[in-house]
Amino acid sequence: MSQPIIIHWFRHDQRVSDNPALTAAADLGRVLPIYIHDTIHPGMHAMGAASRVWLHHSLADLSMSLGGDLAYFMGDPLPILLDLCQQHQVKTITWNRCYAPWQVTRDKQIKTALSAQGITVMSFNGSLLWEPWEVHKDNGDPYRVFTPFYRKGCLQVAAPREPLLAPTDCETVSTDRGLPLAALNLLPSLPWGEEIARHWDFGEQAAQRRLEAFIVEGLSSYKEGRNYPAKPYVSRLSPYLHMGQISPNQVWYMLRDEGVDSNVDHFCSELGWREFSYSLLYHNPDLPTQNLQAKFDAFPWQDNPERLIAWQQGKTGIPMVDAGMRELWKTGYMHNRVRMIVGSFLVKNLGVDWREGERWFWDCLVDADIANNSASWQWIAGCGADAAPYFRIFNPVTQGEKFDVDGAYVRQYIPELAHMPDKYLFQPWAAPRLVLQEAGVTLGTNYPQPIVDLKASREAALAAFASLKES
DNA sequence: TAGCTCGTTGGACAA
DNA sequence: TTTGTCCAACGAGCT
Repeated sequence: MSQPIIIHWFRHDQRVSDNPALTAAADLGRVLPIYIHDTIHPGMHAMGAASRVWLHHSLADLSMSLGGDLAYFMGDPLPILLDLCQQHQVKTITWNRCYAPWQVTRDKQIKTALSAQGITVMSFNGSLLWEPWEVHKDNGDPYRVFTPFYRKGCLQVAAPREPLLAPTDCETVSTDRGLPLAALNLLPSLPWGEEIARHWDFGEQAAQRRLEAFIVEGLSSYKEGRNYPAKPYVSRLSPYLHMGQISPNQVWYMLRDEGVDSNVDHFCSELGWREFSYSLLYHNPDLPTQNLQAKFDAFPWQDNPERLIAWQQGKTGIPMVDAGMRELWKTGYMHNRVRMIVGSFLVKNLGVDWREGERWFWDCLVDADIANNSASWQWIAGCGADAAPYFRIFNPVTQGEKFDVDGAYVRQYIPELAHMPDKYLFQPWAAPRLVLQEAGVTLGTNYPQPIVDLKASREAALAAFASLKES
């Protein structure tokens, strides 16, 4: 008698190696690999446009590594799963857990409904180093400060699971009930999607190559170098981690094999921040929409669509901010320090609600991740856990002078400022007329005047934050 | 249990 | 030019 068919439902685990649920499926029988584009449950956090581009290419790659047997579906997962189980006499489904609140609710319902039909679901941890419910204070409460969360809650409790090799004896089968990949309609009609795709290599092998390249060119300078957006000292692994082309466990152990020094420790603590975000989300399902600190509900945000649009389009007239926003639009990615600079600018200098920034990032980032994105926006706005103090307002001029010393980053994304001398590159409005003329810059014509005065808006923000304290 | 120290990412200003 | 101090307040963890 032939082996039973086990469905493995790929979600944020789009890889063959270190995939606990896929390995379990392969151990039990022949594997029917599927992907379901859920169009019913995500609500306002339906995947953004850049993530969909990433997903499309990632699925195409995954399908190849499964011998073309990956089957695509679209719609409501439960009836799709029930139909497949009936069609192929399937009694077991495996998946790796997802942690967005809507996914947690959905998966629970699906598990219950399938179990009522005599179908067993086996779920695994394939995307976090520590399960969010396993990390807590001695009294059982969740941590709200990163350092004790990571040092005591994570590091002192258990080492992360060691990564698994790809299953050697994984026999896959196909179904004729799936859709072609193109039918999922993930790619935008705009050429923008192709532009984004040009900046990345997709798939599991590409993720491994990215990690290896980072180890060679970035790791030994990571701790300091990670602050310089024009330098190759950051890993750029975030989109691969998000969609699961690589697991944090694989990254963790690959880096530690290099020998633990302060650079490796620092990078691992960044993985720790990812875990912290997931812990916050797990314990606060409203994190993407509600201020973690309720006193911020009274904050006097400005409703100013023109300013928001200028920020989104990289036309604020503040070079460091515009460079970041244009990097995002062009590549689907933004260097982490620049994310903090543009975030601080939107929230504190423009006075716009952090949720507007969260939404824009959600749509434009190839690594858009519900936990990281909402936790980080709350952090920069000051309303989150372990948040930046209200008086910590990034000055985009100073930040540029410190971290884009030779101006390479700004000049890359704002070619109209390419000939500005370093002295005025980060504040062209302060340049003498002759300097602007020689650089070919006419403010208000080929580069905007600043939409806000940095000093005055900083003081207004401090006053607004102080008003919270009194109320 | 009380008291103490510390906390991812900064800026402005005075000396 | 560089360095020290202040800008809050509070949770976590240590002694």
